[in-house]
Amino acid sequence: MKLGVSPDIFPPRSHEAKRVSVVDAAASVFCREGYAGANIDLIAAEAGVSRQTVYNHHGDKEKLFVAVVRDLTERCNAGIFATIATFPDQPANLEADLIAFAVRMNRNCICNRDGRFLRKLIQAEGGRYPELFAEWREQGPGRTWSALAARFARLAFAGHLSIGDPDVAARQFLALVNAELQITFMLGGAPTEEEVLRSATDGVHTFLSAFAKKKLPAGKQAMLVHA
Amino acid sequence: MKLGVSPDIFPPRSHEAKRVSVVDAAASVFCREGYAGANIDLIAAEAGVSRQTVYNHHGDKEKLFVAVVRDLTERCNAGIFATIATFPDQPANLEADLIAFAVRMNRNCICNRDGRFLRKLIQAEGGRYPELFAEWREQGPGRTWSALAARFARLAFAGHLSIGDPDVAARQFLALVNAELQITFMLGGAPTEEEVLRSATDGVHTFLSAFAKKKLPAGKQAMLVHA
DNA sequence: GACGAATTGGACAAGCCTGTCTAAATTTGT
DNA sequence: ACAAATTTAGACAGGCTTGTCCAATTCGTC
Repeated sequence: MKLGVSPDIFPPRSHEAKRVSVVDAAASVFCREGYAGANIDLIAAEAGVSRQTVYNHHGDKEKLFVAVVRDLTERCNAGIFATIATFPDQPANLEADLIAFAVRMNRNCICNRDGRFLRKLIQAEGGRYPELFAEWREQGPGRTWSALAARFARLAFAGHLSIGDPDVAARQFLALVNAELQITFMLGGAPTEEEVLRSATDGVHTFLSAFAKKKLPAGKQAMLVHA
Repeated sequence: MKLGVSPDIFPPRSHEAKRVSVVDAAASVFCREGYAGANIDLIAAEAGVSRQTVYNHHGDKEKLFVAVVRDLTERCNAGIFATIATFPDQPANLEADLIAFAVRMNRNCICNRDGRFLRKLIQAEGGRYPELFAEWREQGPGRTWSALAARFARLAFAGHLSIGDPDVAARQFLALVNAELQITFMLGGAPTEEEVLRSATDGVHTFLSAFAKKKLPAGKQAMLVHA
């Protein structure tokens, strides 16, 4: 029994592993307490590391904050694009496939630790670090929406949907799928798996009511674009 | 020329007017800097009041914060219910009336100063003051959604819409109408009047595509509830 | 105009936090 | 096993902030 009964047990870790521990703990503390309220001692304790190690790795509080944001941005974008890659381009059951996709999107990108943390940091400190979050803004939502819009456009082209503006449809899809999670998001909590499924189901249902290809009596469904 | 050329000019104000000035300035500073980063001296300066006056009126920083949240909650709820009262129960032009309602909702409740401030405070400090924001949660979104759902139910009953679950429809209406303002909200900014109108137009259009009463060839439109 | 209440500006102590420094202990690489 | 690099714990100065106190001034009201 080498280690005492300290509240958290930290097995020995490598140099790099400690760096990660510090960034993770910092993300948590920055989110919980805000930038100004975040305390380096607390971050160090939560990372299971001495305060000096935090300074050795990251220089000062602001550099640490930047490292945290870059880290979260990178991981979130990776998750988002990995998930968009699973978009149902050739749906067997359009509704079921879109619901499953929406659930994946929520679970892997929006409701997971990184997503919630990044959102909160942007909301809380976005005004003070415009240049830092400009990067996120361009690479994150901008590209996400474009990518998603392209997928919806393809679905429409293949005759599965009737869409006017794919960009609008993509944004509305995300909005609908999260419509019932707003309060949970607002308070920074993580919705249960069941809430996610419910919101996705309701959202996709409404989305398809609005954008499903109108079933025409005979063939001829090409020129159907609502003004 | 009594007053010097100080950057802001504060005409003499009454006791109560100063109290309001302090709460307003505090709301602004708490939102900009976060609770921990908010500085009483800065609040006093921004209110055009001495620091001692802040303490005289509100006791300490935490009590001031509570006063700010209560103030914002009250004003926001009042605005929301006043706006819901303008819901188009007997629409002349359903789409135009719903768009106008959505724009009012945004302008008077969601995008105005109070709405943006309250949202940011909830997001930033909600985790630390659960009991304080529980009040908001019950009186705000809970009642808003119920009230809005009731209005939509009435529209459906009157034959203007085909709605499965009015609560879901109400949440989805709000989500759709704000779908294109997400990024602006995230960064705490206020969207332009044009952006609000655009988002409302697109959102209502999709909402009606999903929920508009299906036009049936003959009369008989009573038993139309989708499973 | 005069009196009491409110306000002001400044000084002040106490506490907290950041960031630095050091010497000892530990880990890593060879 | 040995040397270099890293980590640790603690002390420490400097700065900032909260909240209090007080004397002088201004304001509201009669």
